[in-house]
Amino acid sequence: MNRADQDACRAWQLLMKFFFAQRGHLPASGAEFDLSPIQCHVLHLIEPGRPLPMSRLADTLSCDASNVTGLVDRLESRGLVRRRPSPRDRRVKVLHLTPTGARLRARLLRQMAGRSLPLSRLSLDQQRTLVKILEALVDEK
Amino acid sequence: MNRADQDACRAWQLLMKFFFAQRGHLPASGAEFDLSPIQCHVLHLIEPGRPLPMSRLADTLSCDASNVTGLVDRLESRGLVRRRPSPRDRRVKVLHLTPTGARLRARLLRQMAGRSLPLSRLSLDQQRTLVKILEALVDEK
DNA sequence: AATATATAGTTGACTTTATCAACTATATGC
DNA sequence: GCATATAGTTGATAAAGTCAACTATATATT
Repeated sequence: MNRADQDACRAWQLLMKFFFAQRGHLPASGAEFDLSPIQCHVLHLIEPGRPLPMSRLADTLSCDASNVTGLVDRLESRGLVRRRPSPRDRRVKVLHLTPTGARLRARLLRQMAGRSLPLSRLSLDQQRTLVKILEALVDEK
Repeated sequence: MNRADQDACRAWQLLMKFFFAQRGHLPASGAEFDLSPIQCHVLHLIEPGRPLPMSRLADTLSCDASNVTGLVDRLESRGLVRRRPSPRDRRVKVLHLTPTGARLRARLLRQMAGRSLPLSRLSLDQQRTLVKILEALVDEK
């Protein structure tokens, strides 16, 4: 294994660790919101006023479409999210937050950004560098 | 929400995105090894010659001990891992890799390093910075 | 236009992941 | 010795995840 591979390996291992460590912090907020880590993430991905097709969600989560059906079922039954048929393509259903969902999402974000988050260990500089690197990685625009 | 919170939020969102994107690459290898993402991670955490108490595993994964029982059951039934009573404390069971498990782990690491292509988008400098920042995040060392 | 093919989402059967409460066995503190 | 804490298992249960089969729309080809 060459040097670059080692870095890649290491980064992956650290990400996994981060993910699970982060998960450990969620229950503290989760007790309040009663959301699983994945539900948090889904809520996070649906930005207010920016409806998200279910297929895109499956894509982002790298999971089967039928799994998304279940995830959305549970969120919808709690009144956080709603499905709407797309006017452009009637096969597509887009997800949008209900007012309750948007409120919960906002509270959730505040919590996550708050001191329960290990991210606060980083300096502002580091946080910005991290964001830049991750943006390059995820190839967002 | 202030500026620092926004950065933290953004970083978190990107980390989660990256994590799931990365996870999407696993099944490709998983098809070969038939390991779930979590099983991969557990195998990753048990370093050869460095037996791991089950309680520490539960700790690292931030999950209930009974969950670890199941995870280890499945890995053990496939001959990748074995439980051994600790000589110091007879309540404790330490996990160690079987030769098969060690071999699989090595192949897995090679695969993951090869497949985590997005990392190759980064310069070597950026890769190292990322590793450093992630280390600070998970508070290793 | 008619037919073929591809895509979005759901359903049903099934496995894995995860939690909680209750239990066994061992350690540790007084 | 007795109380209390800790490590791990078991059983019940729910959520997360996959796959194959299905419905309904879209799009592409002839």
